[in-house]
Amino acid sequence: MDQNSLPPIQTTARDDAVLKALVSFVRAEALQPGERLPTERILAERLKVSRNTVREALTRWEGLGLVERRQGSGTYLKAAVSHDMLHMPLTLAGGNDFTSLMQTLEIRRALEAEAAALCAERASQADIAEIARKLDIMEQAFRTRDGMSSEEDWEFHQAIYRVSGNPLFEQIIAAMHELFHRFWEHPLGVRDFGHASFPYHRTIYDCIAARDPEGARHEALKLIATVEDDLKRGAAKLKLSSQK
Amino acid sequence: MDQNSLPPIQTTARDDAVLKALVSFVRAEALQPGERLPTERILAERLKVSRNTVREALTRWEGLGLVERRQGSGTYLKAAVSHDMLHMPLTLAGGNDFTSLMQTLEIRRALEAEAAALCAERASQADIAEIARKLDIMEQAFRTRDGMSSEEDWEFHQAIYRVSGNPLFEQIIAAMHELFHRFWEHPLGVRDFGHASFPYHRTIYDCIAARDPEGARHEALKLIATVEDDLKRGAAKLKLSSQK
DNA sequence: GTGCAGAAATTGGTTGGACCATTGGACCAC
DNA sequence: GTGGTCCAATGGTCCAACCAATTTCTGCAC
Repeated sequence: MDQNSLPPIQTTARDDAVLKALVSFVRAEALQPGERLPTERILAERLKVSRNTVREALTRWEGLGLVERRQGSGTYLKAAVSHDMLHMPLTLAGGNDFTSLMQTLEIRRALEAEAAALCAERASQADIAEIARKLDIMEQAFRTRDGMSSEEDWEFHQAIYRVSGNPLFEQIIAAMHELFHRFWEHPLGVRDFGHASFPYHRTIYDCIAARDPEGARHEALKLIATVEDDLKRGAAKLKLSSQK
Repeated sequence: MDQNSLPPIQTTARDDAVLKALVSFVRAEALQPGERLPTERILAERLKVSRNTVREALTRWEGLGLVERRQGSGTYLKAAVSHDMLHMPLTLAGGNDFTSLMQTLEIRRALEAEAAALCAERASQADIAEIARKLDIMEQAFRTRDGMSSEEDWEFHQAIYRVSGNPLFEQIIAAMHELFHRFWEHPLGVRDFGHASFPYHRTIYDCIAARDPEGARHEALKLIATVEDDLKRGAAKLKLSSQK
């Protein structure tokens, strides 16, 4: 007997019902990310529930990053929603030291390599053109400012994740990216951080354009290796300066 | 001019403040997962905020799986909490179940291989002995029941993640694992699911014991490949049966 | 004393109404 | 145009009450 086939019944699930209704609404109105959805008061009235219940439901969506609420302005859709969404909330116990940063890089190394390989396998001509565009923008920003630009660099990588066809890559790496940057603001250490990684962006692209998964994988590994080296150099410098 | 140096200020963040206070409380009381935390009413009174605000905060935590609320009983801690937590809500939208499962496997393939390699690099003699113990238990369970045992199998893998020295592996893969099992309850399809993966557990262990990172990586990839094959077979079977 | 049914207290879930803080547009003086 | 001021809309917070599920207590039968 499989007791899992008898899920507990839900006598009250008002807020879940609200979210289901909201999904239907978004579908019916074909709302795109960025667009505003109805007022809390209107939703409460239309759905015949209290505004508080509507708020609890929206709070859940906000926590999942599906929606953004701006006081005085409204509630805005942040991502596509559907009935068969699977939520997999993952909370990581962060850390702000050198070890934690290295750990995020270990994860990123594994995922970045796989994403690059999958991307090389699955990229269409249009995809390749899009990645090339992002690469050009990044390289130009690098030349004009003579240094890595976090923004354009990140755009380039995101394009690769997207083409990999698996949204999880972008989501997980984005979290690692954020964790990494959260302790990065202060200029602790190496001035030309990321400089060494620059050439590998193009080599990765070349492999993708040539539909060479293994090549892309190896170039991605090299790129992450340069970042790890930078981090180690920064840590060594920091230790040195704190000793004196 | 770097506009990133002017982040938007945050004037009101009541519920965030509530959660911060709650983290401190859990730390101070050394609450373990499973224990009950104070009533909503008590929290509201102590923190000098409305019960509504407390509820919004708890709703957030509930959505992240940090807490479980039982009407009439209380609110219970479900996981460890800390100040520097990073929330990573992963949402797998769109596609059917098969697609989603394959996507989780792509992530797991990348991480599993890296974890196995790192494990082979860093394992101490005691670590290797511990993994061997888990392997024995698993193999025995396999023989007595003539089939893969999810529980013991998972224990074995977790031991590897732990020895890798990076807790992120276990956390992320655990999320994938849970999602995978959520759709697995009903016996839809292949009866000897996971059977093919059995021998690779020992080959992975052998590589780890021999301190052979690249070997461990390749054996781990082979293991995931068998799971992917099983999944594809199951999907094909399902499609076939739904056609008739 | 033991066991059990029913009452009572506890606790999360919901409601409705009120007010505050922020936003964004309309309007106006300069 | 620019810069203010006002105002309506909207999310954020609060309060007080009641509902629904659960737990605990009480008292009676045995």
